[in-house]
Amino acid sequence: METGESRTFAEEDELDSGWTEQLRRELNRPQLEFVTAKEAVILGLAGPGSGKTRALVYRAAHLIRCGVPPGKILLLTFTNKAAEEMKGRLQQLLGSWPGGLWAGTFHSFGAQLLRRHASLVQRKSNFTIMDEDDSRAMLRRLAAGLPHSLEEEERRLLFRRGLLGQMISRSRNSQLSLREVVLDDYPFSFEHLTLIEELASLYEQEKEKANAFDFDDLLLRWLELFERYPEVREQYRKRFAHLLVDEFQDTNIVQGRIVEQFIGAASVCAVGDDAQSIYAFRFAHVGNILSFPEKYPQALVVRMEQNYRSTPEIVALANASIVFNRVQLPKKLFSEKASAEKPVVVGARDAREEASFVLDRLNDLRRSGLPWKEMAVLYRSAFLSTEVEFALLRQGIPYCTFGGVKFLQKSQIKDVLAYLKVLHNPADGESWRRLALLQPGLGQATCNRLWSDLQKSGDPLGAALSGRIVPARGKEGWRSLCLTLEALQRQLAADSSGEKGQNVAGLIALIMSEGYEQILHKNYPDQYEERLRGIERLADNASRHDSLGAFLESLALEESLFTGAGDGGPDDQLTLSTVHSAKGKEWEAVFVIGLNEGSFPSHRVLDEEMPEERRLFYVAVTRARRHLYLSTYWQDYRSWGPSAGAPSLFLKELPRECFEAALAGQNGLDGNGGY
DNA sequence: AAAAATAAATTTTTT
DNA sequence: ATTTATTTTT
Repeated sequence: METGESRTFAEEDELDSGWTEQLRRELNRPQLEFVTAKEAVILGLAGPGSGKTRALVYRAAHLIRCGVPPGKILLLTFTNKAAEEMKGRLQQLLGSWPGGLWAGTFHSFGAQLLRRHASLVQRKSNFTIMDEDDSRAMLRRLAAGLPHSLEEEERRLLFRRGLLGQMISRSRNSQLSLREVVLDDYPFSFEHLTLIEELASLYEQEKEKANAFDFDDLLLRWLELFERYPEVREQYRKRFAHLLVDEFQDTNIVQGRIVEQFIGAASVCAVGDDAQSIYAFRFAHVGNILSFPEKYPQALVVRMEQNYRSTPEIVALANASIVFNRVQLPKKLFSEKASAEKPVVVGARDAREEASFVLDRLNDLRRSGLPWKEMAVLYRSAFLSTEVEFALLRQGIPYCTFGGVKFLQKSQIKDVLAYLKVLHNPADGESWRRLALLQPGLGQATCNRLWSDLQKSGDPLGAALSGRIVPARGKEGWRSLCLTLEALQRQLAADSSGEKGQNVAGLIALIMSEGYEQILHKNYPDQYEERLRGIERLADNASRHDSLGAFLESLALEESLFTGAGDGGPDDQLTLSTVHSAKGKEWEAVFVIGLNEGSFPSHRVLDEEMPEERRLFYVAVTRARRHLYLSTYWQDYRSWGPSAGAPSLFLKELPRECFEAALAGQNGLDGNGGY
């Protein structure tokens, strides 16, 4: 590696030879090639722990060190977690945050872009971002309003668990017609295709009326904007000289096409690993990464196969598992780290015993000097963490959780947000309805009529506050809601004219004092305190934003909710996380719990989805640097009847020499721990 | 039309 | 067990 190439680097960077030195010291050969490559299209293919994110971060830093203005760099990720991670690392590497650089998720960038060009996509720039619940509610309402209703049975089948929303989303994200999607994936609903299509188009209209976009729109309309308005596209192609994309294997077709839009002008550079593709349920399209080299023959493909993270024992276990996936780019992941203990497979009687085993080992590790923040407990589904969480609470061990937090879906949070949303985007009918329903004496029918009156007036907020529109019944409740909104509007206007920016936390306080506190008391007499705490957390989060719009957007895209480390709590915390949310992270010690048939792999996984489930297991085990514990239990008391559990397929598949077996119970436990 | 009572379903994973 | 949908009562 110290041949001709290094001279080239030195020449390029004579201004900053210290940096060149650092690169050569801290990166291996393929990483260095990737970081300094001049090609217009670059693909980094890399296994877990091989430093692909690191390479991407170094590349961004390198560009800046070479004089590229940070404002010309666009760094896109799939999840917020990944974006946070990247930002943190980049800042650390450069010593300070490079002002002007954009790093965030596809969705958040899409939202910004669409706000800027809102009029081109039939919205106003204050559009609301609807989450899945919002769009499901909208669809349900539209379906109910349709004249030719279906038989009860059929309706239930069609709308159960947001099936309709899924169909629409799948069709839009995979760029297939509804007809194709229903035929392929929902054949039982094919006879209702016309109805489905009608609802889908009503849904589009309704979103426009409500001045709202759903998650899919943030990507789709972005692509549409570029395709329909070449001058807009050119503007961004010029503005961003470098596009960097992380976790490319998780992008869907629309995201892939968005990336494509930049090729030819900006230098496009993506990293990913097909073996870590775990977002098929979000329509991730592995083809994006697999066909990349064919599609762009000019692309430089860099492979990074050395694993720097884990011990050879952990890498061996991961490799032994992933080979069961037939269709797979051949990988030769290897580790040159010193040998260490083998991963441990633990059998416990039930979730409780599993938790107590995990806690024992956590405490052991801690006593041996490992800080909490170097340990993590991972699981397939959020609910699997409960026993461990209880145990941590009992012992007073600091921890933070990632993934599966349905904080925003708590009803009191949605209520408070509805006030804010109406204030920010008065066209938001769903929020109006929600607020009205909260009032005593107002039911569904009245609320629907109220909203349609408000909408007709053209100025919903004005009409409500002026007292021109009054329901037949529930006058009291309506009046009190209007008073609250009026107070809020006055406060907001005062804030906006001042210089300190908008005090969003103050608005939330006002919502409470002006009415919601009473409602909360009435609706949840027993849980009042607990629910209040949730709102306090929301207010605390709000105080970090200086405008209502910014706050609502960050919430819709779930940024900044992860206050985990950072301020507030102690900085030495244990991590509890879903495997999905753990991607891209690593810890010295990792516990993967709940490895039972039915939990992981999840019981709702079909046979053809098993490879993805196995990739998920692969992601989980490769998070560990040194200590890896895999645990299972055989008695499962899921609330409705206990069920016998078997160890996960992924444990049974493992060759015996890959791991040590252990039992959790203190006194040896009876029977079937052996496998 | 709203509130209360009863029955039914719910647990992937993320934006 | 808890939340959500549906039915019955007011």
